[in-house]
Formats: sequence, structure tokens, C-alpha cells
Amino acid sequence: MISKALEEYLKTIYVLKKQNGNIRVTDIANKMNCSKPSVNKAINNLKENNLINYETYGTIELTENGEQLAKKILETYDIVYLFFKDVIGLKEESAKQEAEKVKLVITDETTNKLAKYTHKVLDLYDLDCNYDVNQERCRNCKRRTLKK
Amino acid sequence: MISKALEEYLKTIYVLKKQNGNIRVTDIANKMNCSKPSVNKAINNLKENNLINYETYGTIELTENGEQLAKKILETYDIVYLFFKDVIGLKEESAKQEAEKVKLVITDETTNKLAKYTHKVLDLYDLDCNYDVNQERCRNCKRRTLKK
DNA sequence: TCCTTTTGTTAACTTCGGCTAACATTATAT
DNA sequence: ATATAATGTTAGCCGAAGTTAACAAAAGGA
Repeated sequence: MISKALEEYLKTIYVLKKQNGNIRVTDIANKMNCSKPSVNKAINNLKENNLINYETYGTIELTENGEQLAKKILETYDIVYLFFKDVIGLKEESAKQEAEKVKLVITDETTNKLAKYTHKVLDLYDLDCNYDVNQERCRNCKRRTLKK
Repeated sequence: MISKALEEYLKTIYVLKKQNGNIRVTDIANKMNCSKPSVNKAINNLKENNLINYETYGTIELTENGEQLAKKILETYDIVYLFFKDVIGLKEESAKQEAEKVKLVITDETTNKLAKYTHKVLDLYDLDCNYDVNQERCRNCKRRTLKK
């Protein structure tokens, strides 16, 4: 298990690559408001954990493991964000900030139950829905905005 | 603002004092599964932050500030715990573990909204309830266990 | 009382995650 | 093609939070 700090770096790398294609140490440092040496340490650490491929002065590429973990981190973020925004009613910006923090500390079980709960609430308590975040999306219902 | 680690020490001191009256460094170390030197560091740090009174080899007493902060930390814990247990449906032990972690990262605003939400759900959507965690408890309704 | 056990403190070390300063490398523009 | 700018790396430092080992103080029992 890597640290929460490294998870943040991995997530940022994944997101930036989706957005921009090739990314550099500087891009990550800018995005995360940290220094380049910090990024350098982090990517070397991620490399040791087989989450990215990287050679000195080279390009940053996610490994299969890295890709999967990044996706999982983002998925957790999405679930928590949706919950805070549409269930609890936080403003978008607050929901994002809180989701960033909470996603780092909750277990997979909690994430899953939170997803199911949110899903049910947003679908007006369709309790028969078999939505499971670790499988594919439920095909019987779609998330709808919260109906007051 | 003190660190999350120090908050944990403060909370433990508060709880142990409630339970046992006088407490010692060893008690805290046992409760928190850490070494006595760690506790020693922590209490010196808490003292510098005017949250406890302590003299070398003396007794540990919470200051007014310390008492207030400890209460607030516990209140947040209670809210998150209740939410995870009765709203999300985590088992007691999981709910406790998750609440310990989540309480450290969420803002006051989120805590408040989470409390209100949980309160409403447990009271079967009594939307007129004015429960506010920063004020006194709502006098119009009492928390009840979740009715499926 | 005094010896032993328990408790508390200090010192020195570790890891993590950040930083700056200095330097190395790569890219760009004239 | 080369000077300059941008980018990346290394080295060394810092603070937080933990550790162990060694020592000091307090408490308790014979």
C-alpha cells in the first residue's frame, strides 16, 4: 500500500495525461502546488512501486497497475463527491475539497456502501437496484439529480 | 490549528479523564498503542498550545480551550459514527474505525450538514426539524434508530 | 526506611514528505 | 550552431511523528 501523498501524485498524473497527453514534472508540480524536487521524489517512489515507468529525463507512463489504481482512486473520489454534493447538499467547490480528503481515508467497503446509498437516494429509493461500484454500472437505472 | 495527531491525543485524554478521573502517560500510551515517549512529546506539545496544563511528573489537566476542543472533536466523531452506522449501515466496528479517520478531515460545515442529514433520516424525514449541532440539540424530536 | 517496581523523561535515531540552492540536461530561438 | 531559457535532478536541510535504549523519579511493600 502506498501513502496518501503518493496516491495524490498518481491521481494527478493520470488526470493530466488524460487531459494533455504527455506531461512533465513541471506540470505535476504546478497542478499540485509543490516543488519539482518533491515531484521528482514522488515519481521515483511510484516507479519503485511499479505504478509508473520512468527513466531519468524521460517521459512518464502509467503501468497497468498504476492505471488501475489511479482509476480506483478517481472512482472513489467521484462517489464521495456525488454524495457530498447531491445527498448532503454541499456546494460544488466544498464537495470537491471534502471528497479529496475523505477519499483518502475510507475503506473499499465504505466506498461501496456509500455508492449504493447515494445511488438509491438519487434514484428515489429503488431498493431493488443492484448497482455495484466494483462491477459495471447498474443497467436498470440511471443516476438522476436529487428530487427534493 | 493543531495537527490531526495531536487532536487524537487530546481526545484520548478527554475520554480517559471522563472514565477514570486521574490519568497517566502510561494510560494514554496503552489506549493509543504508542510508546510513552510519543505521549510525552504530545503532551508537551499540547501544553505549548494551551490545551492542557502539565508539569514534569505532574498530573494532566485540560484547560478551558482544551476541554472545548476535545468536546468538539468528540461531537464530530459521534456525528460521523452515527451516519456510517445508522444511515450507511456499516457494522459498529467499521463505523467506529471510519468515523475516527473521517472526523479528522472534514470541515465544520460538512459536519453540520452531515449531522442535519443524519438527524432527518433517522427521524423519518422530519424536514422542519431545526437541529443544529453547534447549538443545543433539537427539542422537537429525538434521534431514533433507523426504521427500514 | 530502603529496595524494587512502576512510571516518566531524555537522547538519539528513523521515516515521510516537504523545501531551497545548486547543478545538469534538454529545448528553443536567433 | 550556439547561447539562453526551461526543465529535471541531486544534495542537504527541516519538521512532524513515531521508535528504542537508557536513565530519573515516584510509589509501594517488606
